[in-house]
Amino acid sequence: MQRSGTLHVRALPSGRIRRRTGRAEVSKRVRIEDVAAAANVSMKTVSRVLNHEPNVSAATRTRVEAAVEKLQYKPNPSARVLAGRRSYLIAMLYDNPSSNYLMEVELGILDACQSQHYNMMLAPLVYDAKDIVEKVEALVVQSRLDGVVLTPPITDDPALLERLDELDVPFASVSPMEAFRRIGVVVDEEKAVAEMIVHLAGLGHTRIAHIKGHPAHGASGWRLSGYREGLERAGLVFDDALVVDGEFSYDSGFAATNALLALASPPTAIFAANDDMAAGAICAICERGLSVPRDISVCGFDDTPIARHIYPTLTTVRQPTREMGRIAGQELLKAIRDRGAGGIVEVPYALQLRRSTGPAPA
Amino acid sequence: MQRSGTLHVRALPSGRIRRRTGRAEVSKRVRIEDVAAAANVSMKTVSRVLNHEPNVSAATRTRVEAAVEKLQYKPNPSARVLAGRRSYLIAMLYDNPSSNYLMEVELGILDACQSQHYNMMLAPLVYDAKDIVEKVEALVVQSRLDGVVLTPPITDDPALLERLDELDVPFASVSPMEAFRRIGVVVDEEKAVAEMIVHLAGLGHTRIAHIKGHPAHGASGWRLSGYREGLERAGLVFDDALVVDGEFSYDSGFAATNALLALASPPTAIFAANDDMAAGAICAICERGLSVPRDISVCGFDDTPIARHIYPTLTTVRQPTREMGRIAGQELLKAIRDRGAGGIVEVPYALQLRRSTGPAPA
DNA sequence: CTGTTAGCGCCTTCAC
DNA sequence: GTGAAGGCGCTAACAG
Repeated sequence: MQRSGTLHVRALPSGRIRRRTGRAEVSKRVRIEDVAAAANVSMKTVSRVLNHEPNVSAATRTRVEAAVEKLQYKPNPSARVLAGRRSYLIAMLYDNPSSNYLMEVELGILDACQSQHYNMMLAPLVYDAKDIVEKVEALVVQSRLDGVVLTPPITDDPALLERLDELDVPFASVSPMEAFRRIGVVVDEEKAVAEMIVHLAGLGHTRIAHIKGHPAHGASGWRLSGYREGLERAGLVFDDALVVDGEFSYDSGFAATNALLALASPPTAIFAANDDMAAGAICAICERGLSVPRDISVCGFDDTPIARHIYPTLTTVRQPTREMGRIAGQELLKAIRDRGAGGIVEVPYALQLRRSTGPAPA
Repeated sequence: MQRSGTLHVRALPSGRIRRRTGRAEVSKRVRIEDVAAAANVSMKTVSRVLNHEPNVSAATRTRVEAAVEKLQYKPNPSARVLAGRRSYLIAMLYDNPSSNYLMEVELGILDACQSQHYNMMLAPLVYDAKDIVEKVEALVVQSRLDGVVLTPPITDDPALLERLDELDVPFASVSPMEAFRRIGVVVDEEKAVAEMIVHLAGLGHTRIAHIKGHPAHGASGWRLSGYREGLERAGLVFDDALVVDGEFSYDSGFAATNALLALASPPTAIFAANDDMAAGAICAICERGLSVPRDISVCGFDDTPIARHIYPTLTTVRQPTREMGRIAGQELLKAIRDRGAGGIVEVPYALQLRRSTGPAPA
């Protein structure tokens, strides 16, 4: 932590002094002024670089960035907020307080925030609540949010989006439904699922069941469509009896599978709309003394850690959750700086073929 | 080095509010100066009243309070932080970026912050890094942290703790080792494990193996001690061959179990030092065509979500992770307010008996 | 493309 | 007991 040029030794408010090898050193905090001196530019130029503003040549930009890195400089958030007109604060809105999915998205957003020295806060919401629009408005106003990231299913509430527009608060959505796509990230889940179904058909399965996701989530729809499309592409007929309700929870997957196994002619493969339900399915199958994948193949969606940790390891679809959070954050930050900037980014999925799927029984 | 995120709602004073009509209405912000004018005193006197400082006569005090009330004045937190000596910001230091454990602790700390108008940021660290002390110092200085919460294994680095003391930065630890207990929360893990082992012995098991945790974590030591103590209490002999290395990961549990199963006389029960390793153990056992718990019982520690989602569901020890985060936060905030306050709080554990353990085979 | 000059709203020091 | 001046560290608005 040093700078070329004059060394300002200033008393810290708290007067922090540390001793080492008998010598007293003052650990001073680095200010924008120090970075400016180190990079041989004005404070304002440093500020511009920090805020990703235009009108800085590439050369000076890299020079400033180097100085920032070298000095480990971090802007003082209070000073920024006080001097500027922004709060440098965004929030992630969600309604499921503890899933791995959210954690990954959160880390991705944080990642995006880091480079621009933005802060993020978590805003748990109950999606069912009828006053959700008021809740969000209060949050936005009181916390002076510069923008928000929406996660499913909060992405698809028309009234909320409208209010956000009225408040002139930019928002980015993670996996919004088609009708609500403005700024955010999406994955072609339908295509992914279709591919998975075709893969199962290729293994000889002809009776492939589907456990649907929570009806309020757009993803449930896409995954169902992908299932139908996959069947069609594989030349299999769609059978109503093989499609059962679920709600993305382990328990619902367990129950749905029991229903499926009670059928006169049960399926030889099950595609659950997410990994948690697939785990529940595997449990239900095992409890009946059947074996996965010898008797029944099971696959899920999301590639959560559980997919690698259950027995047998789960065939599933990976979506790059953290990356998605990062992109949502980036696009949001763009839009905050410049209303009109930011857009929809599509990221790739990847089939993870593991041990829970295999050839259809003879 | 670290991504930072403020994860708490700050109540900023109300300012510009945009109307839906499209008309922008600016409600001018009340400043301390306005209050001073209204009460016919100086700004400083208002400040004194606001901060409950001495040297204000009762008369002026009530006069100022009246003005504050009348004008609905709310101090600007940014200005306050900028000018003052406290930042109202703490950080949670950790080195494992995505486990459920951390998420829970995080939520608990946030809970504690909420009530005291404190903010929290996340600071991922690489524990192996030799410059961890410098990294933390830079973080503390640059982010003006009022205090930090340490999570394992960062709780047990003597050099770091010493530097934190030198910097006069209070810290609270979650599950620190005995030698480093000053402020924080702990669980009697040793006792919990001993109880679990006695339970297994009660099911008829005599050859009970243990997969150790990561050597850098204090928890590994406690769990090993608990294992020994449990054996002793149950009247079983300790057998070196039944204790194998692990490092808290699924893969290490898998590998360790394969080693155990290759033994001339393999165990009939395995106590893994955490749930991830227990899941790996179950996988290894199943892959050999053996059954849990019929052939071998398995139990873990932590009660992560995976414990309820694998087949068979896992017997494990629950520690109240979120509550622990909350307490660590509370104790830290006490210490920030008053050096010398705050202490070690012990919280209870609970055995979760599920399907992965059963009677020893005949 | 880059720099200069004023504050942002509050707290601190040090006078009175 | 009270007050005046001077920052805290940064960005907005305007210069060049």
